[in-house]
Amino acid sequence: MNEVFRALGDPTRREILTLLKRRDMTAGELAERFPLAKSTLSGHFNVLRHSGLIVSERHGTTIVYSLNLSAFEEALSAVMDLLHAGRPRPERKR
Amino acid sequence: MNEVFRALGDPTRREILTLLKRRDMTAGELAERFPLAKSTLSGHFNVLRHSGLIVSERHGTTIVYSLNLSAFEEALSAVMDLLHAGRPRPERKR
DNA sequence: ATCTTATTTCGGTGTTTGGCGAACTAGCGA
DNA sequence: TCGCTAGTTCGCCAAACACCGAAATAAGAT
Repeated sequence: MNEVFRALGDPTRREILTLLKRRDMTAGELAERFPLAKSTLSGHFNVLRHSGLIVSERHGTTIVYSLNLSAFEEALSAVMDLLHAGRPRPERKR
Repeated sequence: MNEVFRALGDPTRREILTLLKRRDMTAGELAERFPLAKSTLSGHFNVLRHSGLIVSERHGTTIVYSLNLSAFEEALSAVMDLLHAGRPRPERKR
């Protein structure tokens, strides 16, 4: 969860996510949308992947990135926890 | 909104928020809960205040911090935007 | 095998961030 | 006024971060 928030902390990464919410995209397609070096974008992909917010799948020479919805669910309920004061969430043992 | 995400990116700041969701607290009370210098915490308060997530009110010599719920609503719907709006949109013809 | 395309990893740099202690400000009471 | 307490601001440092170009990897095509 810590990783998720850190990942969401960068504007470029959030924009990557909003692009991916429309459709899956390859690393190259995504990189085209930004005025940054491909290597820089690749770094962002790594952060997002480690946070669990996106997943990657190799197709031949290209790598397709897509959103991992369940990671978003977690982020969502984390913010909700912060919101709904005094109501400790059950679940999640240990 | 950008500021909000940046503010949420730091674990210490998120912990400050979870403390404040239980009750309003003074800067000193909050600082006691962390193994950090007061000046460091003061910096975190500033970030949170500028992001709009908390508000401060002076009471004599102490400063009371409290959550600003509406900023959370915004953060919440921002994550929701990332989650819902868009993905499998079969887009009805017209 | 070699070439080409797609992408990542590596080494480096400049900037931002979180941390500290010391110095400063604000308000209160003697 | 002076002194005390609560907080903040200031100057500094080290670690983390975003960014780049160059080199490395991966896989299909020739």
